[in-house]
Amino acid sequence: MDTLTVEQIAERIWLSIADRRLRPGTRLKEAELAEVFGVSRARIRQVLATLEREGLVVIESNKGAVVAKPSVADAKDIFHIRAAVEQRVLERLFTELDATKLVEMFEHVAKERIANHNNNQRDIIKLSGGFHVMLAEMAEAEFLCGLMRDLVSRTSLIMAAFRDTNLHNCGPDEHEQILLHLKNRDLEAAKQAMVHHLEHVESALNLLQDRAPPKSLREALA
Amino acid sequence: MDTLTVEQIAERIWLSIADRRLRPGTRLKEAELAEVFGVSRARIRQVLATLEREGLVVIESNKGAVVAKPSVADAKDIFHIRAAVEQRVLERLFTELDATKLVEMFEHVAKERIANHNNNQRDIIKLSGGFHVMLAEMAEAEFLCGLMRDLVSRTSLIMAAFRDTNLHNCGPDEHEQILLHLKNRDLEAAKQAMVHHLEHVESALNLLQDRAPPKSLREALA
DNA sequence: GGCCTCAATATTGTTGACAATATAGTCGAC
DNA sequence: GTCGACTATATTGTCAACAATATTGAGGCC
Repeated sequence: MDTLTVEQIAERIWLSIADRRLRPGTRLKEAELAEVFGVSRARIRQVLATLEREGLVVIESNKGAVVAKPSVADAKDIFHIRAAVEQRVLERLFTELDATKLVEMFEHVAKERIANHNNNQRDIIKLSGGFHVMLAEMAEAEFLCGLMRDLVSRTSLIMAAFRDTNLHNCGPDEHEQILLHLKNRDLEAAKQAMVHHLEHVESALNLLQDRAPPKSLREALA
Repeated sequence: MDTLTVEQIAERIWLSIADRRLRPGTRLKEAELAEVFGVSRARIRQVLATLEREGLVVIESNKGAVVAKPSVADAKDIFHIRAAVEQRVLERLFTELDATKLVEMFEHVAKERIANHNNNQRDIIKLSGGFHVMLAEMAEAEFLCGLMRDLVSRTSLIMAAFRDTNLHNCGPDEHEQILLHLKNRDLEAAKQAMVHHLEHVESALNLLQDRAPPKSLREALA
């Protein structure tokens, strides 16, 4: 077996955070991770830096990395900004779209459907996030693409932290709906469907009270 | 002298890119930078990774880092998203504002004014970007804060790439105008002033033709 | 002369050992 | 017994040597 790349390890950790096997606050020791993944500490260091920029972990100097605990305020900000980015992506995509891309996109949704049917949580997470990244990639907008990756990662963390049910109930139907509007060349309808989709995801969260960011024991026990 | 930190070196390089001493496409060799700043290559590597995430450099595997060449499309996307983020920041700031913060903010603008008067390009760049980051910090919204840092960096690069004049003519007046609206507790006016400010900055750019991303010599000489 | 191969060089990527720092536990004074 | 200082341990941070890869230039063949 070849050694794992930074991206592969980052994805594995991302998925573990997203499906709640790594809870917010969990300490991520470099040596431990290095052993688990069979790579050197230097590479783990790169991985942790990557995860930090994606907002999945917080690194404190001389202290190490822990899984981030997003605040409710952050969660709301992220959804707010994400709505703006997704709409911008759709606008760009609208001018870059062709038949080949459309086919590929519908195929992606088909995969989502299969994963949903098999109830494979990891695939569901990977594919439903991947849908949005794919839109950005096909829009051929480099900046939006990178931003979307970050936002999707952060959204995964938020869902892990604030979702009550384990079910990832936002199925592929809403994704397909967006594609159908694009196929019909109706940009406004696509944007509206996207906004609705994001609102649906957000509404599945329990963002009423701020149970997330104790940050310190003092706050947690106040 | 103590050795420079990653942040300090990253800022130095950022400023050099922003005031066009480092042009887009310039190769950044690790050994060279290590010698210039008197630090080990390992630290330079961290710096380059930081700059990459901020969109200032592009790193290709086994090839090294070069100063990024933003495309016109990216530039427009960045301004578009930035407008959304800045407005969100103002909304959050509006609820967190107090007299102390207001004083500090006006003091910042005063520093901008001095830098402008002295025509100190580096200070002008640092302070006028810093104004927007400061707003995000005072809004106490962690996610928006990180995002704003990235957007400010990317905007600096865009201005270096697309601005025709050397003059950083968007003076502190527009910043002050935003603060005055905040002081008057008029959120909508503040947001409008911010949008106007960003449009002003963008309008100083030459985004008509895509002269930016040759990407390869072949394209540049076509 | 044009083109391919191959060696020489320059540059990035990786590793393991070592230093610096923080954490946890222990001992002693009071 | 409680508090504080101190030691031992665990963990992160740094570095310099080495390996892998890409670039450049020279030589030879057609």
